[in-house]
Amino acid sequence: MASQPEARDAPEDETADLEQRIFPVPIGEAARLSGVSARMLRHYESLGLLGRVGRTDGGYRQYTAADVHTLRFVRRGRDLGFSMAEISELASLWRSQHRASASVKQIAQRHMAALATRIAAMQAMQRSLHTLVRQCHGDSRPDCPILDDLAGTPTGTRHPAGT
Amino acid sequence: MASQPEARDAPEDETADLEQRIFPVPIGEAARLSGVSARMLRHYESLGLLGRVGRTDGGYRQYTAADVHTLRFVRRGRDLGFSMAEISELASLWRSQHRASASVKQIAQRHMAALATRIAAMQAMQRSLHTLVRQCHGDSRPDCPILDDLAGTPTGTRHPAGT
DNA sequence: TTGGAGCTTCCCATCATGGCAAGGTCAAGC
DNA sequence: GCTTGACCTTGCCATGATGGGAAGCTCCAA
Repeated sequence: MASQPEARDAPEDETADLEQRIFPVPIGEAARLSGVSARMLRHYESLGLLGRVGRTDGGYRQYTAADVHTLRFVRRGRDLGFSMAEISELASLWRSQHRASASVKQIAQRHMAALATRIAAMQAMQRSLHTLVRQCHGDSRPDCPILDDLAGTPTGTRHPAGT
Repeated sequence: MASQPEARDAPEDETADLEQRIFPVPIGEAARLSGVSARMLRHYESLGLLGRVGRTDGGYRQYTAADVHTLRFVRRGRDLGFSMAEISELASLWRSQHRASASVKQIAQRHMAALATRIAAMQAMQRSLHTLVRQCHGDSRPDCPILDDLAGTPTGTRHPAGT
């Protein structure tokens, strides 16, 4: 939460004058404008998300306004938890004139179902942990229902002392 | 859900006669008894979770009843979502005579807090997606509020036709 | 003795992301 | 034109828990 190494937080709020800017921009600027780290820009390129990116004579990448727009699309997709594969599909539909919104909706619903499954699994863990934590004294004594559970020792089995 | 490649589902319910079995057992049997795949048994060994595991003259690993007990502990910890690092800590406390249940409880509570954070993040995604999906017609037309959101196009901005 | 099930080690892949290193480029100031 | 420092390049490695596959060795029952 302290430093801001590459470009993690919110994109600079300069959406309005995107078109007026001096495009194309080098990778660092594209990172700042899109909210995606420069490292990830290169990675996305290797995934084929942006087509071929322009280069200067010296080999520096050059991003157009359209590239930055696509990158913001990717960023928003990641924020919603879509996988890169899903984002590729969505970006492809976005660019297609002949898309059906049903295709988009289906991808989103599939993702929502996966999210629901994962959330349910984590909530089940939460419930189990809650029960165990509630039963644990949390003092200096060694007896602990949490360890008993992990060890497969039925909690009721233990006795206060001795056998 | 169809096949059962290594040893994924429930451990064989032979807890009662663990002690009577012909220990030590080779890795496949240990996997079956613990519900941890053989591949993971080797991995856990490389993490130092089991100390040194016995070997036959031919180099085969040999697991004792105590090893299997520890492996079940690890398996249960994973089911509760603990990281391997946390499980190492918990196993260490489990083995310690001088442990304080407060230490165990603290680890569990830390994990619960992390779970809660992750669940909340996923639920936020779920809410956003729900709103978008609800607004999407999901028919053969290209107009789609989901894509509009991803593209950063304010939804109210679009018009039914033309400019 | 032989066959096949089971074991060994080693390397690679996942998924999205970051770290580090060695070296090249750009632009501003002098 | 040259220096300087910020920025860029590629490449390899790491994360965390797990699986896949290959090449080869061991074990045991028939």
